[in-house]
Amino acid sequence: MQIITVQPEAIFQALADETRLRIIRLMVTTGEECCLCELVDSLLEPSYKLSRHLKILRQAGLLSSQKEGRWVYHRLVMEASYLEPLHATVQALPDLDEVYSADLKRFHERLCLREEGRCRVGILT
Amino acid sequence: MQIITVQPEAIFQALADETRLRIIRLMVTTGEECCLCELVDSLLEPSYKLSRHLKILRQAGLLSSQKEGRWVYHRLVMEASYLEPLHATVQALPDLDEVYSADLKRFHERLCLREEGRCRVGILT
DNA sequence: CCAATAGTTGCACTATAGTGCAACCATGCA
DNA sequence: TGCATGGTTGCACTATAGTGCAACTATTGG
Repeated sequence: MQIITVQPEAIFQALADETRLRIIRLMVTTGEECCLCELVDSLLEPSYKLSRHLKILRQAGLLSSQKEGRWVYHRLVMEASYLEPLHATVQALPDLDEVYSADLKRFHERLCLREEGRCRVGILT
Repeated sequence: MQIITVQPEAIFQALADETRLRIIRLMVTTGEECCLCELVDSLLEPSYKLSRHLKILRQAGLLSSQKEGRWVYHRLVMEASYLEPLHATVQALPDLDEVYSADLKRFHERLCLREEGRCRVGILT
């Protein structure tokens, strides 16, 4: 839970990167929580890279993370008045290079592999 | 007028700076257009610094600028679907250090010096 | 207990962003 | 026409952000 208050600039700084925007966009669009390996297979980026970007998003108060055995589930934080319009902004962004739609397609495919709503397969690619 | 399409990251990058956020916040809150010298007196920052930040905001498609004699007036761009929720986000941000309210107070005082809605006095401080 | 695997992080490197100074352009008024 | 003034920009400098590699922790299944 995010009790700490974040500098407003840090919120926008967190979204000022293509990879992080892809992560947030996926979660805003689907409303799903997900683990790192699911993001690796959806964005086709190395885990160490995404892990670091997830940390930045967490520190900006945009995501919260919860460990479940070997997996860490990340989900959107909703408990701040500016987050609702911020999510709406992200959803209204144009998908210039069709990057987001491709991410979303792979993400949906990846979610099909869950067992009882939980990731059980690890990184595939 | 902004015809060019901006990379989504660039929009957030533009707001990922305290000075630029102060500028945008002032304009979102008041809905006013303003010239550089009015911003200098409101934010108490040197003109060369604000001039450069205004350029970044313009390039990100957040502001448009129009020259009027010696003065250049800057105003918010509204012609993109994501700008409305983005402005709402900026307005919903907390004013942690009372920086924005102080800016706003000085800005209102500065606007009182206009003649027929136009700046005529230049930099005062 | 050991091996495999989900995830994190230190280090080195490179690229980019923000700043101040000073010089500059451009406009209007005396 | 010359000067004051609103505004912009080139340069040098510093700080910070993003990346890949490799080493690391932690958990689970055999």
